[in-house]
Amino acid sequence: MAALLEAAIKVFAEKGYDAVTMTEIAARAGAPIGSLYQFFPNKETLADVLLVRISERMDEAFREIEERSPALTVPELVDALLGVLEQLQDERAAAATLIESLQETSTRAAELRLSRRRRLSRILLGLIEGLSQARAETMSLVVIQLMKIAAAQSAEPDPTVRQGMLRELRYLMCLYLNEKPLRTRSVDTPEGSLESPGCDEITDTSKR
Amino acid sequence: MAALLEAAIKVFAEKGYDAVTMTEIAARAGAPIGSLYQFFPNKETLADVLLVRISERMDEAFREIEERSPALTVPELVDALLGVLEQLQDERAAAATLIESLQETSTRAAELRLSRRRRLSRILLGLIEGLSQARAETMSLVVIQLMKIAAAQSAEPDPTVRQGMLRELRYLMCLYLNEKPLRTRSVDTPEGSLESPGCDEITDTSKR
Amino acid sequence: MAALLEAAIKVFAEKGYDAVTMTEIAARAGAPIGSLYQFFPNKETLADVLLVRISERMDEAFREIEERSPALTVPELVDALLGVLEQLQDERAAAATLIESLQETSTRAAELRLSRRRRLSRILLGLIEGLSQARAETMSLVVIQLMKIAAAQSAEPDPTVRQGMLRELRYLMCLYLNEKPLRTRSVDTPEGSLESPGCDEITDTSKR
Amino acid sequence: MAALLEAAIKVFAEKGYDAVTMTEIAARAGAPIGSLYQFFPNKETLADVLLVRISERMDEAFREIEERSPALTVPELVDALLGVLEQLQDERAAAATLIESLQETSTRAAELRLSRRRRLSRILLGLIEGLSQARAETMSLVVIQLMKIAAAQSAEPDPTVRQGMLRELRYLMCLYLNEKPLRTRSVDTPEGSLESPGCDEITDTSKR
DNA sequence: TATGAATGAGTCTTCATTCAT
DNA sequence: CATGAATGAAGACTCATTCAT
Repeated sequence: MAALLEAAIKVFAEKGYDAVTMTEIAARAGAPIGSLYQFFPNKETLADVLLVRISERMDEAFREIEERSPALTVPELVDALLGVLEQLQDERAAAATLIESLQETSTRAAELRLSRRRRLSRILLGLIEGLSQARAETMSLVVIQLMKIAAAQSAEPDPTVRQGMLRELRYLMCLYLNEKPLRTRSVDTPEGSLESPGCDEITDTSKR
Repeated sequence: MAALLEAAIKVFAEKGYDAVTMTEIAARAGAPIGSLYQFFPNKETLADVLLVRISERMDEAFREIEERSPALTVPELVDALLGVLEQLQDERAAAATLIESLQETSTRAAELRLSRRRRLSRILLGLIEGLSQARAETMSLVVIQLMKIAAAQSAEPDPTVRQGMLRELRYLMCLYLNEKPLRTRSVDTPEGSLESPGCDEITDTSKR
Repeated sequence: MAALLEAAIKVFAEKGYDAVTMTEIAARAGAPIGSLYQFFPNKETLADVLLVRISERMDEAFREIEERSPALTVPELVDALLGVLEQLQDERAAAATLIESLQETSTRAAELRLSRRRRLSRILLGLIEGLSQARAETMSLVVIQLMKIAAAQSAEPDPTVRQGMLRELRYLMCLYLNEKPLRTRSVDTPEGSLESPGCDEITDTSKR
Repeated sequence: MAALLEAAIKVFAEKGYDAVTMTEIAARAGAPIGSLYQFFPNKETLADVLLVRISERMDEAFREIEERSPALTVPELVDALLGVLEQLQDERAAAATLIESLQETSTRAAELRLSRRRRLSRILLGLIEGLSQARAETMSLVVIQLMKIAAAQSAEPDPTVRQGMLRELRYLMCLYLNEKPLRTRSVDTPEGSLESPGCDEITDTSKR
């Protein structure tokens, strides 16, 4: 069954929910269709179970970051977050189509999505002094979206563009999560070249 | 035919490319299936024509902003950009699935996508002193992604969350596009409430 | 309307009854579909009218041969018959598909087919002494079939094969229509090479 | 699957390739449409597989005749050949439409068609002394066409005409394949009735 | 319980035919 | 009467799902 889920993630990530047949998923896992239907009564259920599974992995990844977060600088945190979706490329791509194609997702998946957001909120609250609970939650949503944008760059064929985007998004996230980053920055990059600045140059003083 | 295109945009925006049947599109437009095929030889062509049509609208919107851009402050520019996709809600949603599901889009659609990006690059080059061409292009891609995130919020059922996200994204874009915004900001919002700051408060000095 | 019929013959000959659309026929004739339906209420009727038209042409060709037949030698007659379908290539090909695809043809077409056969019977009765009416009719059917085989060779891509087949069929028809052809032949081609013999060598003595 | 193929042969023979629906073939075999597509991915493939299957049967029949051929007199050979297509009535009719409607047939089908022709060539070479290879091949093509004409007579509703045609074609083939048949004939049928002569009367001296 | 062949509802697409202009 | 856009029934084909073995 683990093999079935892994196969499903891969195939959904490659082709999208509708373009994938149940037969193909089973074949990819080296299992007969009958077995697939033994575990998942229909395609929609499979998708939902998959979504839960993926959400669990992501939640776990966020949990680990949350654990390490007290010791992380902003750029380290940003890198950790970007690393999550880089690690879970297929999962992210699969989740994207599934959410797109499933009208309603299970409660469990929604819970996990909320959990992820809460973890990020807590991390942000710990990171930024004086942040209100409400704003932290909103910021979490934004950060998650920025992570998705970054992850989606893996589809970009031109490596120069891809690298540029990733650096830029890293910078943007640092900027977003930093208190007074520009003050720091104006000091660190006074020449004003405005060339895709690295996070570290901007924020290495904001150690926590 | 206009009715067919509008119907197609709506239905694709609602359900996604694969989940929509040609019959449904025709029905939505109040037309028989034959009429749909009179104008578009197949589903893929319909999708591509639609994509071009949508791209043209967006390019036009960007063109207007580009025209007005020399007179705009950063927050005004941000509002203008966010307004584009708010105006073209369905179009944006439809374009999203279509790009996702069409393996290859027509040259025309690619050209328009590039045109849009170029316009935004020019706007940014005019806005930010000393910006290199390359960085402007990367920033354009990021800004476009941020616009998409904002537009996607229309799916958010909770109006409080939706409003919060929009304000936050507006803030993020201002932050991103502003020279020295934080210096200003540290002055304007010293109380450290850190409650979703408005763009204007941050940037009213950056008049151009 | 003549243009429509001619176009129909050509297109049916090229692609076959089912593969041809009414629109295509009209287009080929440079006429609007409406006009096509003005003359022929539906595709089947068109086919039937076409079949009648083709039959009339063939009957006319047979009539001419019948007229000249008293002065013809067997090989001359054979050449005349083979020339008919060579002349009416498209007509023959069209008629073939139409007969194949129409379950029932009109009385008129049947009449003309019968007329053709009767003409050929009369020719044979005049050619072969002592031939009974019944046998002449059977032979006519066979000759017509042989003519069709020869005509169908126009589809043969290899020119060597095509030429060889035509010569052979010409020989076979001569053989079939000749009284004592082999006696003659054994005289004319005593060397027994048995290489595709020409009709004339065999039969030039059977002048009538 | 055998049932599907048999049903397909029957239905194609009756109505022709284009006029037959896949649903109809399945129904005729008492199978659901899905089963038909389980074995044959599309209509064209079905047609081609059918053509190969039919060609194999015919080739087998020719092989048997080739085997027996050294012991056969000309009329016996003619009867054997005519018997083949009489046996494979539906097959022949189906093959006719299929070849007509399929633009390109598989290599296998072409090979079998060639094999059949080669067998017949070998038979003729053994039958007729001094026959060149090239002429034998041309004659084979003609004989095959004559066989088809005979087989097509099964569509003739009038039994008198049908019988007459068959006898006549049998005579024609004997005439064609016989050395000196006419000499014999002029002896055997001096009464000049010229009533559809039997083969045997003509050729009983040509024992091999 | 495991398997994968069998099933048929549902999709895209075509094209003969109609009829408003 | 002439036109050709509009119509929708019908056909090829797919694939989620079932169930006999």
